[in-house]
Amino acid sequence: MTETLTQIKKDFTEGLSQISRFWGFPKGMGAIFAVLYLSPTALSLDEIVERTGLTKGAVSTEVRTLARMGLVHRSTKLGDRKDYYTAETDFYAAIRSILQERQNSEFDRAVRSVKETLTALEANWVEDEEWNFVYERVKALQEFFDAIDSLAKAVIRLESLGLSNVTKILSVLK
Amino acid sequence: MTETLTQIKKDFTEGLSQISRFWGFPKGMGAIFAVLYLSPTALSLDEIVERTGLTKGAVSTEVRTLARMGLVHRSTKLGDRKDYYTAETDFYAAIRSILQERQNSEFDRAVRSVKETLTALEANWVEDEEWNFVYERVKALQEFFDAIDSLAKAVIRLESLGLSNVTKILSVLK
DNA sequence: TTGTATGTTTAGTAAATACTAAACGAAATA
DNA sequence: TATTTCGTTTAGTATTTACTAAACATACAA
Repeated sequence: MTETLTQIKKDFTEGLSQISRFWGFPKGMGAIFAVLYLSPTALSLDEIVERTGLTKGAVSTEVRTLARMGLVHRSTKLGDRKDYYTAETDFYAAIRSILQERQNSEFDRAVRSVKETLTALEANWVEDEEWNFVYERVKALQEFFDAIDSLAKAVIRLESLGLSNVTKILSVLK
Repeated sequence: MTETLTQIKKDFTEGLSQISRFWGFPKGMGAIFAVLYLSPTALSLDEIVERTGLTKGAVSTEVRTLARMGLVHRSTKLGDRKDYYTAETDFYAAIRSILQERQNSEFDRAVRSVKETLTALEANWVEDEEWNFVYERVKALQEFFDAIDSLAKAVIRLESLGLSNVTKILSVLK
């Protein structure tokens, strides 16, 4: 039984939608990326609307956040008022861009609040068993977050080596 | 101005709730982990209820998923029918456990669907420009997912070295 | 100027999710 | 057996979030 290409594309789009949802993004975002990713040519907003079944409004806002994350690129053609969109194919670049974007995100604000807890504990120090306990715990968590952060940055910096090469290197370390 | 310890704890709990929410978990889960993490002693379900302000039902289900992820541990005391909970403090162990749990998750099902797209394309091969284009793209994405997966596994395997040491090693690689 | 083609914003709806309240079950104790 | 003490399940509610439909803004064209 022969599946048609459009059917295969549809399945793929469905898959990416799921993945998007899993990471806490709207599934529409996954779908938009998928149709761009599978298109040999840049697509206009209306073409995306047509292929995803979403409305203009939804595509307009979601494509913008995708662009901010560096996962799609907006371009124009001379003598054509439409915007055209293409998918980023260098995923490492995309990851780097997402991590940068992340700096100003809700997540980092929250992580900073852990740091603030720590300084609050230091500032109002009380020689007390529980106080000490809490301090140690908060500090450990803070260090963990820092470690993850530096690890991510280190991996990103090595992007030029290729992710799989980095993996190979790590594999022999032990 | 001196902040009281309970106030600091509250702020910390608030912070972890945000982080939890950011990663797509209920904010209650973050709160539960926080109160356990800051408690020198194991807490019963009702004590968690009291400190988080959630209901027994919510705590019951959420503490269970935390346990499944390896972020908290359930224990009992002899001659006491209550369950007691403590927070995992070895975050590397927790990450490993979460990644294992992930194997059966919705995420992996979705990632597998990319692989399936690939085999569908191979199975119904048509010598056609677009077909070829789509195939290359899907393949590239699949390889990227694989790379991320092996990298994660490699890092996890090195957990014994300590995360910050791994980071240091990566830093000199370039 | 008016009309047309585009993208954006907004106000409201639908759908998903976290959470509550309360019934239930099970196990120990009286 | 009845009662108490715990955890779980369930049915419903509230909240959040994604999305739609339509008004709006802008720029160009006639």
